[in-house]
Amino acid sequence: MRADAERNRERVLAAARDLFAEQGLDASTNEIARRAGVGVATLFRRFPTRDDLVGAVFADRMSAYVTATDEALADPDPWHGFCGYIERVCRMQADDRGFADVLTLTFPTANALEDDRNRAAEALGVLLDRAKESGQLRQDFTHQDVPLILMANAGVVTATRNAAPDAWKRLVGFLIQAFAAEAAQPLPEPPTPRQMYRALMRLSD
Amino acid sequence: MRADAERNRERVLAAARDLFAEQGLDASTNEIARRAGVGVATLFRRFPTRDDLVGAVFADRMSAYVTATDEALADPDPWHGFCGYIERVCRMQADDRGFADVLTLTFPTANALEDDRNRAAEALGVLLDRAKESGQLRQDFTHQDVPLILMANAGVVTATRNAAPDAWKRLVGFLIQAFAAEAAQPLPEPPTPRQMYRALMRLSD
DNA sequence: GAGCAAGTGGAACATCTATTCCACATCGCT
DNA sequence: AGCGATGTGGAATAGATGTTCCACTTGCTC
Repeated sequence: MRADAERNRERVLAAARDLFAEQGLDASTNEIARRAGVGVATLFRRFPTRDDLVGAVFADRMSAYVTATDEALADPDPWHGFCGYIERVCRMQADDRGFADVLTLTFPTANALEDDRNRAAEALGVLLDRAKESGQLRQDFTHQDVPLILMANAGVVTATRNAAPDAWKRLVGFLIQAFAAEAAQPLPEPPTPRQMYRALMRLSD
Repeated sequence: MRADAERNRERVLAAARDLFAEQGLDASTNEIARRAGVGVATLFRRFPTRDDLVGAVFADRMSAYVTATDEALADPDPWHGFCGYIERVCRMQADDRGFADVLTLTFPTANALEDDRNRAAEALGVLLDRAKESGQLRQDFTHQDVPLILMANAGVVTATRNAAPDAWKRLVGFLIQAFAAEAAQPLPEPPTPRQMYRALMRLSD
């Protein structure tokens, strides 16, 4: 790849990163190209589809997301690790509107991100089991509750990011107290893994 | 108003109600007109701005929202009344995607709805005070937490309505357990009323 | 049943997208 | 320095959208 081409590629990525963070995943390609100081054609040759661009932009953030589970597992206190994980992931959504979209919407993201997502899911299982065994996380908490939290947090973050940027912390505060084993009362059934997968894909049934 | 005009007005309202419920507030006007079996001009003469249409469509649902606080107040058990209120309102969001938008977004709704919203806010204050006095609702629960719940629920409902239509019940289950006085641990500060107002208006600061 | 105000449909306009195309410019190897 | 592959910008296409316009139709009054 020619040096100038590589330079432009980076400029597009930087502009897309900024715009996705500000406006969410539906920032327009023309605007991204304009902000990057390149023509739209340049953008489209490097990233033939929107997914390619989204994938490239969020690749590092996605690996930070995966790393978050690892760091949570490194915490000697299972409950503290679990709470820290939830807070950290929700903060990532609050800090980047585009990333909030990526995390709650599988479909428009590049396949490259799928591997990361799956690895994170695996580590998460261990994190939850450990926190339950320690007796601090309620037994009926399931894997599917995590994307549920992310969807709820995304709703708050989307609505409040300008006017009340810390509002999400309050929601997360409430939720974490609800996840404590001592507070546990019977709950409605969680969605099935298949339902949650399809919800993330925005499919029916 | 001519009889046929009145008939068409009703048809537009019915079509808009259906489409808003299915697709949210951003259903297209052309599609609404098509579904109503009238020309777009007919729609625009009756409802010159989008707000007028939205206001007319959700007027009755909005009064049901106001009525919900009254019914909650009629419940002899303050805590049961409070929980019933939260569930009922979240269910209204789950049943009508457009209404979920209306409740968490002040701006695009007609001014006619503002009065209802304010009346509901007043009754809600009484409901919360009563539940706190009974010792069942945590003391640090504030007025602003209600729209926060609605925003979170809107996030879940939007993502899961097709694939896991009952997922919101699980979120609400968690939240209600967090609202119980006995579970109360210190929490981050709630947004201020002004912040929440501005968040609903999607303004900055 | 005649006349006209009121109402109508759909084409047209203005804007916004994502994406494609191509005449021209530039890079970097020789 | 020269030349071809590589890369470029921005105009153009194609498809949305909300909204306006206007020639035609209809309901209602007299």
